[in-house]
Amino acid sequence: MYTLHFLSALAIKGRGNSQKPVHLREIAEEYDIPFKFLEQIAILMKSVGLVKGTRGKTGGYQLADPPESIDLARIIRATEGEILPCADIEGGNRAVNEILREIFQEQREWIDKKLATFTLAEIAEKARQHMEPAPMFYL
Amino acid sequence: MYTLHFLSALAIKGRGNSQKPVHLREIAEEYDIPFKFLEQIAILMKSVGLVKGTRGKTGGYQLADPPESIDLARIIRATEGEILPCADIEGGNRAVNEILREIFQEQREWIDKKLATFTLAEIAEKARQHMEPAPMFYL
DNA sequence: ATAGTCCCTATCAGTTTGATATGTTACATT
DNA sequence: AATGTAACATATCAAACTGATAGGGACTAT
Repeated sequence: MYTLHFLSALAIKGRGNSQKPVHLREIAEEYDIPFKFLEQIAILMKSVGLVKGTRGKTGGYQLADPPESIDLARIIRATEGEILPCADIEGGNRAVNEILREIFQEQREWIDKKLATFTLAEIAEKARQHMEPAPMFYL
Repeated sequence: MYTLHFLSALAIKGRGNSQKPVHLREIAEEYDIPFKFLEQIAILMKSVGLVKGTRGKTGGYQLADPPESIDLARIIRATEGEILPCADIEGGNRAVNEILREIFQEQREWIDKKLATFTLAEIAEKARQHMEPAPMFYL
């Protein structure tokens, strides 16, 4: 799943008031992802409304919304659909089917809430701290 | 994923002090699962130690442990491996990789704990209530 | 006009998953 | 001991998904 890396890259690079779109080639190089592959991911992310693209020479991609408002649950839902396998089955025992559906639905909602507590902004923030190590002479 | 249905069937049928193995043919019929397919699932479940089989005329399958001790987390781990996709990527940005690994690890542990609160015994209990509707003249 | 970017579609190889088929091994009953 | 019945094992297949590659079209700042 390169999706998260792509979105993280946009969140990290698109900080502050810059607002300038980021080139895919730039990300592809820094993240060592095949360019043409990354393009697919970008298009997919655009189709689900998580990013927006600008064409032309000064074009590129940027997040469609502020990174604080994009959480893990939303991303994962957009890319993988549901998180737990749906335990629903054609045929199967009716009663068991219903019970499992109930249980899994409840679990999914729980997981969703938990995943929603993490946003792209936090990921970007942590990654920045990681990349720019604190000065040695902090004092 | 028929696995859960299979295990639920064993939990429902193997109640009380019976201890008798359940025939796969019986489950296949009641749950409308292709018999030979169900056999594969049973063998797989045996290989991960969740059920045990008895051969011969009076043979069949039964849970390897009491249903109260078999929880959803254990089952899902045995059948699907990890729940969330591992966000780790060959290449990719080092910092982002590490951050994502941390976050996903934490989330996985959380989900695991949540899933571990549900056992086969509870599923079986609920399914039984569902199958044997309460008498109309309860009063 | 042109270079550089996003955008679209098709294709391919590997993996997984639902599903089928053919057999071999062990046990209980007769 | 022979037989039937069940678990056990292995191979194979088709559809779906995923990582990956390729060829071209559309748009925009310069």
